Amino acid sequence: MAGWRNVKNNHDHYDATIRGGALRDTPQRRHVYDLLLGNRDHPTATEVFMRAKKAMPSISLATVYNSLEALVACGLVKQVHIDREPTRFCPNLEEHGHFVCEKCGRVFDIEISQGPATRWKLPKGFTVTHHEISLRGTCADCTKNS
Amino acid sequence: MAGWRNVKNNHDHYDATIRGGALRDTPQRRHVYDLLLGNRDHPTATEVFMRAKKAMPSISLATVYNSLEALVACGLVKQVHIDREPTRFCPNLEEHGHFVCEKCGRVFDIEISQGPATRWKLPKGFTVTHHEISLRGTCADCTKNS
DNA sequence: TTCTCGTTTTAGAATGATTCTTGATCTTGT
DNA sequence: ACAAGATCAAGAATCATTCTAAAACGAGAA
Repeated sequence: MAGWRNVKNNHDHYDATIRGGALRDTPQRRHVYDLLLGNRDHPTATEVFMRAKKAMPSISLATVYNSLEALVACGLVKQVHIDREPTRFCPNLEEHGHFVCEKCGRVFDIEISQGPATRWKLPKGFTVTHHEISLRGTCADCTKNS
Repeated sequence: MAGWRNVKNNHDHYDATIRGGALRDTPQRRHVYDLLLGNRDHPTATEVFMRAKKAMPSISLATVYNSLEALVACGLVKQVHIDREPTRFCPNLEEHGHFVCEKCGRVFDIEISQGPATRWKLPKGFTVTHHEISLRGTCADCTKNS
């Protein structure tokens, strides 16, 4: 996948960042982070929980929420919001948008072609700190099979 | 505000559209629609409910939800999603994005400068049916007063 | 007009994601 | 090892939204 540092570097980044945020490196957090890196399909907290239990049966949903919150707080993971659906989590730190296929429900990362400055006509005096772009439609696979 | 047909025309549009969707023109629906047209500050369902009760004290929250759903279904009103905050409602049918001021909480309509085709680098075979763009930052007033 | 039937309204219960609370359990620094 | 603080787990609480069931309503037929 384009724009991705490799897994080893992601783990180094984890070590540095988790401590920079004054957070402990706990097994639960690392497990949650590894799951996100290992399957970059934008899971919800509940989906992360179900996957996490396979290798760590005692983990609780609350801990998954706490771990995800910690990872988001120190910038290792981003939240993805699509309408008011459950929040999804994405370890891709490059600037990008998201595309949801209305047929299969999969979420894809989408490259954004230009910088924020030229993209919108903001009134004078407005400053942007974050943006979120979400598209809906039909993915290539579902277009082909319909 | 730029890009707005006048209120009279919006009401004509209401008459035509509500029937085109095989929906009845009920006092509750018209009242909800009038509120949205009269104060275009992107209220949530609960905010619409509080305003609606002033002129129609017997209206229920469920009816406000139903009315908003009907207006959205026939295309008179659009939903606005900002993160996972409560859904907001917007009668501006022009293509536009939204800007939330993190200081004062107000939501502003934002012009989008280019057509969808050139804006994103979609993989081949992907087709977009809807998009939603939301920005966060500081508005002009709050930048000035800080 | 009156009847009829499908639509709408209403109040309250139910749902579901997320957050909060509380006590138990680890970690780190001394 | 000990104290202080962070984290974990289980369940309760919150809040937007949807669902349910029954009463009220409206447009068209008789």
